[in-house]
Amino acid sequence: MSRALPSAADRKTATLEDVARVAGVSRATVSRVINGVRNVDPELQQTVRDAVAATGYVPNGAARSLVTGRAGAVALVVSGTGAAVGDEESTRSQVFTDPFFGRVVSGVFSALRPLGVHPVLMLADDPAAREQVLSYLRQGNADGALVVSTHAEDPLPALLLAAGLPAVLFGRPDEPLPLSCVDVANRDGGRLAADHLAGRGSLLPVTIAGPAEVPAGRDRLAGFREAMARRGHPYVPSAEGNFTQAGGEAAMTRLLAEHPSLDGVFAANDLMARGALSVLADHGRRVPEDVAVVGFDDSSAATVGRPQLTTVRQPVEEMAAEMTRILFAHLAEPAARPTSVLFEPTLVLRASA
Amino acid sequence: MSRALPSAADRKTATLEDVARVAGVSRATVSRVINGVRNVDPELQQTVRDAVAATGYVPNGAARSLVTGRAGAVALVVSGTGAAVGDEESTRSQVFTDPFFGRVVSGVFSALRPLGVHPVLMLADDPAAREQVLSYLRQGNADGALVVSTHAEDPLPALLLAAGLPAVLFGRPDEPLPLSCVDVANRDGGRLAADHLAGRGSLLPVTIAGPAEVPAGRDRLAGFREAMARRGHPYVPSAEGNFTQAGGEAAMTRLLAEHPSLDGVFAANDLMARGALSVLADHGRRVPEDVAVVGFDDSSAATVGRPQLTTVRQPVEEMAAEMTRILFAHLAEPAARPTSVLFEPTLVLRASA
DNA sequence: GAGAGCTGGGAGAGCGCTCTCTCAGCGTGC
DNA sequence: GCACGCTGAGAGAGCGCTCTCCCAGCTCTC
Repeated sequence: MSRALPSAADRKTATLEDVARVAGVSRATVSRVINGVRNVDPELQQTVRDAVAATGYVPNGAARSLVTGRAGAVALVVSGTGAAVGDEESTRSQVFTDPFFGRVVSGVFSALRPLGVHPVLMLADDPAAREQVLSYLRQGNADGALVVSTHAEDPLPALLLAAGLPAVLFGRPDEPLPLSCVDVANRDGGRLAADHLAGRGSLLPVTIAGPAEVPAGRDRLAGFREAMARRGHPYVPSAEGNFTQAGGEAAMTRLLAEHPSLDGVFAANDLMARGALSVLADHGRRVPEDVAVVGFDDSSAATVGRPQLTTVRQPVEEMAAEMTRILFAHLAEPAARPTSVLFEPTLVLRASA
Repeated sequence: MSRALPSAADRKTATLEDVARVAGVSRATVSRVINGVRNVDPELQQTVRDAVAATGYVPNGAARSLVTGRAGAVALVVSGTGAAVGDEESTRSQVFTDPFFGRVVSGVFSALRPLGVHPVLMLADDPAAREQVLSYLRQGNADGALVVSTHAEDPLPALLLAAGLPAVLFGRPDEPLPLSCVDVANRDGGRLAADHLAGRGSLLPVTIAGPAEVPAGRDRLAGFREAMARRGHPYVPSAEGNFTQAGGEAAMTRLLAEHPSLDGVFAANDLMARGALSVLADHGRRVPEDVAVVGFDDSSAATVGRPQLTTVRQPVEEMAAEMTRILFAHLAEPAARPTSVLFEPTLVLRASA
């Protein structure tokens, strides 16, 4: 009964073979039961299940992947980081700390959970890392990629496409690519902000734009300007930020210096809006009495601190979930054409405007 | 030359066999070259490398894992979520949005990157999810687990231990477990905050504590009280928060009602400190003139908004990196005893105190 | 100059699983 | 009554890789 040392059979994890032996059937039958293939006698099924329980059998993922050619994992790639933001470490830290990213992860998770699939986090912030991502996918370690590009001119989407690897993008790429993607109607978002600010009677609205290379930033700016023009503001001063709080502060400082009488600010994301708020406070401007501020995203940055931000909400979680669904649809039907889904932004009214 | 349809050889990815054929050597030799095993003639090595390039060969991860028994991946598990925080979805969102978590991911990444390993993100917020995590590891999909418990009484660490699965915890568990972990000296952190507040001459310091079940929260509170007692404040009023901004606001409101003359606040994390700041502003209290506020973590919440928080910094990135290193040390030497590493917190002075 | 020791490389046995192929057994329909 | 289908189950061929053997051809040493 009791031995000094557990035998090999005891210590090694059970295999299909072991279960088959215990159940008195063939490997194939055990496999059928486990994978829920019909045509197995119910009684036998129970025998097999008992044997599985008795042996503590757990199928080996690698062996299964080897034959099915499916990894049961997807890569969640944060791509194109590392513009001019100083040292590597802090850049990386920033990406994951960005509340926007947290919402993406959250949305991906909720779509992945029912499928029993888990996301593998990857960073593609330099050529080497990019190559790593490609290898990873080519090696079959993940079945496809969910790509969140933080910068345009990101070569990854094109590389994935060229390699024939299944991928879906969050945010449409700089130039049209036959790849599936989800995005928010950034232009409409800009309009929403403009209409609100103008509606409040802003006489000198300004904007803190995203980096010029990022399509999302460009579109928000374009939409904002367009709507403002229609509202009688043919020219709207703007300063560019890099989507970080510090960037927002710098931009706000510049705008304030050049246009001391500004009374409305639209920032292309909440983090920059927060930065703007800080600078405005430092200059003794009351928000929203003296200056109204509208952000974009409705990330946690909108509600952390006072005043809470009026902001253009993008449904990031739903977008991320949709992105995941599209990827799996692609996996199931590789020949299908790329899909693009555009979400509508909404204005969330809070204290700042 | 050109055919209507690519042949099987064209479309299927190359295997070791193909490379071997092209190079005119055996599979074994190609494998040796690829895995950098010595004893291969340099000239032959080049031939093989050329063949690899010519065929576009990429080793198949599953096949490799199957024979090596290594997955080349680790699970990054966020465990024990979902206390009383309402619906699932928002809970999940909160976890990933927490800037603290972003720092953990960042630290894990920097330690994993040189190893060419990627983290698989998992959530273990209910029994089913927990079971999924265990299966995942038992199936060999990941070689070990990095566990960030957000709540004590989290059963996952014990389950991992019982299953003999390699794991390292961030934050020591509620009751001692023979598992490796990294943690910050929370008690010392509490002291740091107390000394600073007392040093500034606070007459009625109060504290917003973490949930009683979380060891980290308990220790921060204990350290704070201890040091305050030594400084002549035998009793420090406290209110409990749940580490969220909303929790901090509620706690601050209560404290303010009960102790209107309070002039110093130590919050067990930055998010709660931010909440406190909001409430203080709503009550017309100036920070730091009327009330000094000290946070804990030095997360991005500390610097988003005004005033910037004076806070007790824990080196989360380094801790996460160390956690990762410990896991791999364990993988290399499974028989070794569990290691625990304790990090020292530091006080970061900013505007709020 | 023969046995010992090394080095470079091939053969081939698996790793644990899925899935096709095959076949036995048992109705059915004309 | 016989060809035909249909269901349930086993045999066995891989999936692509690593790694242990094993062997050929050297160089040494006594």
